[in-house]
Amino acid sequence: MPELPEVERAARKLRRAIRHRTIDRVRLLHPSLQRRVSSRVLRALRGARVCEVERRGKHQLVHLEDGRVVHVHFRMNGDWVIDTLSDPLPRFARATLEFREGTRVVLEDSRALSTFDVHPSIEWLPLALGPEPGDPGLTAPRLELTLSHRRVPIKIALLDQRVIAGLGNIYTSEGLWRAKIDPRASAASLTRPEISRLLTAIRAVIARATGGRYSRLEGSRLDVYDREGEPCRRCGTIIQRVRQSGRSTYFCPRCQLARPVAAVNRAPAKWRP
DNA sequence: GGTCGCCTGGTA
DNA sequence: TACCAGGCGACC
Repeated sequence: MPELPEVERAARKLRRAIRHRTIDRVRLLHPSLQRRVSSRVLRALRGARVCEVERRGKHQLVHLEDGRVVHVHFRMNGDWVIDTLSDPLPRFARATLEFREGTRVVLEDSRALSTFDVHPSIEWLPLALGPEPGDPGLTAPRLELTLSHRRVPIKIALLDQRVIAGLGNIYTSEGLWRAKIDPRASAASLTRPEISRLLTAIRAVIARATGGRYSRLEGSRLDVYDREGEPCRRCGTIIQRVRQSGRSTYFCPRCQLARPVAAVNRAPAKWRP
């Protein structure tokens, strides 16, 4: 469940469960996770106390009092299940963190694409994230500057966590629909008014998100994502799906007005302004 | 810049 | 049985 609102909700759940608690044991249950952390490093977590749980973009950081950091990224499907040692493990349990007080935190992830790492200190993980949608420092002029040298389609630029941290495939489609911008337009081609609209739209989309797991129920709250073949909620035109960098983008071909396409799909420019 | 691989499950 | 999937890093 991997975009910003979902990760924020998960991080809060984790924080409530483990802040100021002492780790008793951490187990990695899937080979892809076991490959990432040695059993020695894992064992050394025993007795460490959690001082804070922090979210940065879609990353979750568990800060330990001695400075070590447990870094978790859910990728496509991860979520936390908070239970106790006596509960049966969830079907897709990939890791467990057991605490002295009896609480157990389970990393549940059917696709097993989540990552789990332990770092000696926060300096060890340069995450290279841009501002988050809610960051007051993220203004239209600043976003314009960031996008001005990017020739990729705007949809692809928005997925780049260095541009805006926390956006994923669903909310980029939603934001572009709301701002009436063609997802195929070159990022650098967007005008200032378009960028202003886009920023407002992204903030609205994020604010509306519940942080709940993607489902039919959640899907019914979305305006374009996964609505190929259905009528646009603004103009009734049939929503289209295109592939961009191997991922589905949904948009309304009428109200997301066609704009000059990204440079990669266009004849080479003859001059540079 | 785009595509592939990681993994496994749900759905048409 | 095929295809699709909310991410991202490695690779061409």
